[in-house]
Amino acid sequence: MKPIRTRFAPSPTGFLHVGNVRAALFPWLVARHNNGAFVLRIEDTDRAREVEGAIDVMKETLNWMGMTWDEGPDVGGPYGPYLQTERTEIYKKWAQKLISKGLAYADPYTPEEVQAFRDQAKAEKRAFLYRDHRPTNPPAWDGSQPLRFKIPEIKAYHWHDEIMGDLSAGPEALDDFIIIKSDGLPTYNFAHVVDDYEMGITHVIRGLEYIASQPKYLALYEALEIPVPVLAHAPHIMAEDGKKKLGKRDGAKSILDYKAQGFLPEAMLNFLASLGWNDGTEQEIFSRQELIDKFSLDRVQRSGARFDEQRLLWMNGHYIRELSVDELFERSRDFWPEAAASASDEFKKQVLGLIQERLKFLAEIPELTAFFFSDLPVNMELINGNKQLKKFEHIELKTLLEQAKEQITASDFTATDLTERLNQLLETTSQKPGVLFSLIRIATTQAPASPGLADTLAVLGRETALRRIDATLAAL
RNA sequence: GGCCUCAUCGUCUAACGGUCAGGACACCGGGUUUUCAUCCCGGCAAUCGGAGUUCGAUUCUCCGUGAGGUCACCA
Repeated sequence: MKPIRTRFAPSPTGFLHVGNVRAALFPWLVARHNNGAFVLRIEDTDRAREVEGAIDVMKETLNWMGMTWDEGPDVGGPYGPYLQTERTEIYKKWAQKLISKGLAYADPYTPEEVQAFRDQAKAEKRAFLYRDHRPTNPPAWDGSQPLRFKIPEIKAYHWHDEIMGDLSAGPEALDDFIIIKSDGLPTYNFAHVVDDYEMGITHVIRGLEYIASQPKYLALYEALEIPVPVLAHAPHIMAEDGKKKLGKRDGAKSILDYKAQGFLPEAMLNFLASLGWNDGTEQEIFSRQELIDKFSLDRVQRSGARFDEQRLLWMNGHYIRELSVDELFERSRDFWPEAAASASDEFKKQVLGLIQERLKFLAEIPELTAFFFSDLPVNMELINGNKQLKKFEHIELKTLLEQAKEQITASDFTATDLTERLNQLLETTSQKPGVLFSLIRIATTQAPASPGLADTLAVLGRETALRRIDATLAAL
């Protein structure tokens, strides 16, 4: 059996956003699921739109996601080159075949003339078809005019799509289209058909924006006498508000922005895969390997899915909680606040252990951990605004805090000893935890929220805890 | 506008023509010795509308409606 080969073929016009990466994910999963090859091909035939450095950013994105490619620029492979601008001879060869069969001709019109045809059709409320203006005696193609494919037979097409099912289109979908531009470079419409064949691509998996031109491609496959690969068109990811396709213009963020915010690639992978795909069970969390094992195109949704960042957040939190503290520490290296610069790795790991369960993305680390690394100014609002503590006079709170200080001073500062002493204090002061613990917690952290009291004190250490208690005492 | 496609809770989705239409996120309530969070329990919430086929339609057909895609010397 022929090995399965899929490809992701971006044009280097900018960063990769969520929709782009999802477009790469499905072919990648199909390749991995079938032990096939995943090819990265750069479609750089529009030199005007090319963005410097875009290829590197795309590679970085794919690498971060763990979506590795078997062939492509740099890594090479048996079907290179993988940059379309380096394949012009190949396109010329195939174009020549079309010319010799009488199925391609030089376009004698100027762009303005073609536009005039278009405007005229519009004014008459007709659909514009270039083939209505097909020149009877086109000049020989010298490479300076665009080369058009001449649709051999105007007919309806019926074909199968692995995701969308059986599709069809009427003859109106067929029109002569440019295959080689006047700058000598091929158009997408031509180049991808040639390249997919030359590169042995068995499954063309892409976004549904190409469905409308599929009949043209089908006609081209016939004219070129090459087999039609398996076709699969995936619906788009929609912007969070509205129902438009998610795109850069709608403010879609680069995947690397999510990386910078401390989203985990495994969460992003899981999230993107389950946006528009499920395995038919109630499973929500899929590891990379499970995704590879279970993915199939026939379970991909036919309608577009809204990008729901809440769900991404939830999933990312889930994956963060699954990490060991050591792993979490490794991944958190770039996210510490400045004040943590002098803290030891060991201390940071202890802190991470305490905040892990409330972390949704790594960029939250500074705000969640600030009080572990530096003394925050005493904020009486925390006490005065606390619904338990506001009922007390400051003098009462001061007495309570002094009693707490005694116990804390005497503790060996293990979490268990601290817990024991805190519980004793509950009895000796006959106070509710809501009062006593809130008071100590606020005094020692000066934060509106923090991890459990005993654990927090143990990590903070005696010196820091007492220093902060004294500061609050002085303010009461 | 022409052509193509899609349509289940707010969102992502499940459901051989026969289910009390299930799960997850979000939201609301309760519990786990303070707060935030985790975790557990509970709640709210959907088959776009109309015909037809059928003993029976979320599921099949048609018509509406809504939405998306596409009509480039862009991909």
